[in-house]
Amino acid sequence: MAQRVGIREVARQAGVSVTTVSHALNDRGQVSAATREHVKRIAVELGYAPNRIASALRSQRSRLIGFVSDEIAATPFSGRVITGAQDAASELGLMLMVVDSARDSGLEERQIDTLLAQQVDGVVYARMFHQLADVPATLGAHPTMLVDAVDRAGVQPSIVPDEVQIGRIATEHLIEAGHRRIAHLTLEQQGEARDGREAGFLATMRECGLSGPVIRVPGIGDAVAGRRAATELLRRHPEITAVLCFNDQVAMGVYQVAQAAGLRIPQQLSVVGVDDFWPISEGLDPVLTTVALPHYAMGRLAITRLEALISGQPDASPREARLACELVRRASVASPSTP
Amino acid sequence: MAQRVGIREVARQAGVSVTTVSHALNDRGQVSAATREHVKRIAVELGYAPNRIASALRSQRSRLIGFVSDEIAATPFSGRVITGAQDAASELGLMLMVVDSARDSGLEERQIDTLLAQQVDGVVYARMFHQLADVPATLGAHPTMLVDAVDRAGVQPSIVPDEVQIGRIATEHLIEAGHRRIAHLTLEQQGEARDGREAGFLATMRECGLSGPVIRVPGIGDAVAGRRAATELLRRHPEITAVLCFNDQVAMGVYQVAQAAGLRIPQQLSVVGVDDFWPISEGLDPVLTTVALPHYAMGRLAITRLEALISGQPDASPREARLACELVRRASVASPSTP
DNA sequence: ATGAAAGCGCTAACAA
DNA sequence: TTGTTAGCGCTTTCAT
Repeated sequence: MAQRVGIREVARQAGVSVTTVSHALNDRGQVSAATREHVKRIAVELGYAPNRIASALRSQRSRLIGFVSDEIAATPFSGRVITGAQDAASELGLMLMVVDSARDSGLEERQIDTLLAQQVDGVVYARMFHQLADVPATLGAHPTMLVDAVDRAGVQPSIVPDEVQIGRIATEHLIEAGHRRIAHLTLEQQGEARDGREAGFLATMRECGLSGPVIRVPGIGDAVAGRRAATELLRRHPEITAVLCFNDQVAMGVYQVAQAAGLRIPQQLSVVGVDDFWPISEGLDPVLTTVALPHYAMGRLAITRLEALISGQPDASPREARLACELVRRASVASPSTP
Repeated sequence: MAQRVGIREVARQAGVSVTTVSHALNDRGQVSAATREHVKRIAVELGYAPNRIASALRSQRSRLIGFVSDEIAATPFSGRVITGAQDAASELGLMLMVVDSARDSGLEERQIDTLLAQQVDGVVYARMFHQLADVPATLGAHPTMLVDAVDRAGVQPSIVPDEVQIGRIATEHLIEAGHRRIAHLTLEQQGEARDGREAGFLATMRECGLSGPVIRVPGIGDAVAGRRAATELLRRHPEITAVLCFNDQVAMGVYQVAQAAGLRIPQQLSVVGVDDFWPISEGLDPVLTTVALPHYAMGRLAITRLEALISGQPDASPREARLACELVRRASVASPSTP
């Protein structure tokens, strides 16, 4: 079922030509204020909504943006990126076409081709975990914006969280609370997120004249890793009073081991996570202090910058934009008990 | 940047008319096999991809489906619905336009209007939590399919999980493991999910000649509710050996209270969740036995049925389809220890 | 300030 | 079997 009323009908009812209707409605051309208002009123009365497909075909501007993701769903973290992108898009009169490749790069190429066949004006290329990415060649000269990924070739603009700053603010928070013996629980597997957070931790500790162990465990950043790291920590560094975890899931593992060992959080062990993945950060008891990733902001900025790129405006952000993250103070950090 | 090569170019290179190219590529009309192959080869060589916007305008069929959600992101549960829809769509040569209203029904109406202006062929109207829904009037006569919601007016077709069956299989599993004193931990706030799961629990217990308490707590189904329910359970029904939780987050709360009380799972208390929300179900220790919701299947079926509806084929499913759910056996259920 | 007319790239009657 | 032609609903020169 297509649109009922078209531009011709509006023109007829308003007693003007379709040209005038088009100009009036798009605030273009030379139309007297009176005519403009009149046309707009008629259009509203008739419930006229322009057929976007027709206008896209004619104007060679679909106002469609492709959103290419490797995992929208499998991981719950990404949703806010899409929400941010969607909000910005709707403010700019754009529509998102979201596509999820489930990590299959062959499928991803086909999806991008489909998107291009739909005449999208540009593409957001989003990854779930901060990484160096190879942008598919088929994206070629189309306006593109990477999110949570940096173009290995150094060509396409990108938006990522400031991982080093994450490590810094978390560590600073622990130090300000009075901790001196702090450990960082993280992954063996290197990556932008791991490397940055660890660098932020180490730099901040050093600048405060402190040092603390970094426990690296194999596997992905889940509760299992957290349990493994916490177990090792308790065995090798029982003097530690606070831990900065790679993410909230690792923190969940720490809670489990701490509780089993009779260690009370935060009285005997302060814990900070990263992600602010609420089913966990707000589900843990006590609720978890953590650094929130700027998912929503990244989504918004991606669309804003992409639109600028498409319409040839200058880009206000640096090509590789790093977004600052915020500490969410909850109940898992306290001053260390005096020994 | 639009498509480089158009149908005219293919026609020229193949030495035929655009009509023949169109027919050959779409396997329509009367074209000799030889010509068809020849045209297809040329098209591939030139990397031709039809401009979907032009073909949509002409054929009055955009092959676009609107996906209207109240929360893609805020809750992580929904992603698999979209993935399922996307997979089915791609198999049928359709594209999804996903939109998230963040529970703002005014915004939702505007989003639907935008979708209709984009000439979507149909709309999937998905809710995050199984509910009775009022379908926006603006959807009117457009092909529509509800997901995780049933049309209050009884008009539009829908797809929901079989909540009663969820309660049944979970309870049966506990009974088969040897439990007799089983409680159901759920919400005060009524709703399709709560009511159905509870009904399934009660019916199954009754049919086995058993009865068990239902603990209802205020608030939403999160870990806080789980802690509250578990605390109450321990106080009022210490004889219970197994609990069926409203969802995985409630189960997380039960784990916390059990561990604090020195109750071992599953040796002293068996726990079953609902959702199979993996950061929790696989993050808990021991890993949680739970009933997986058919998110992916619902997404797929929504698109399949919608396409049938759009193209006027008969619908194989009942108007209000209920999808069966599966028990995921992990480590939180054991036989009750003999007293 | 307004309107006539020419397409955007494709599909589908209708002709040949 | 293949080609000619007329649009789909809108935007955009270019006249008036």
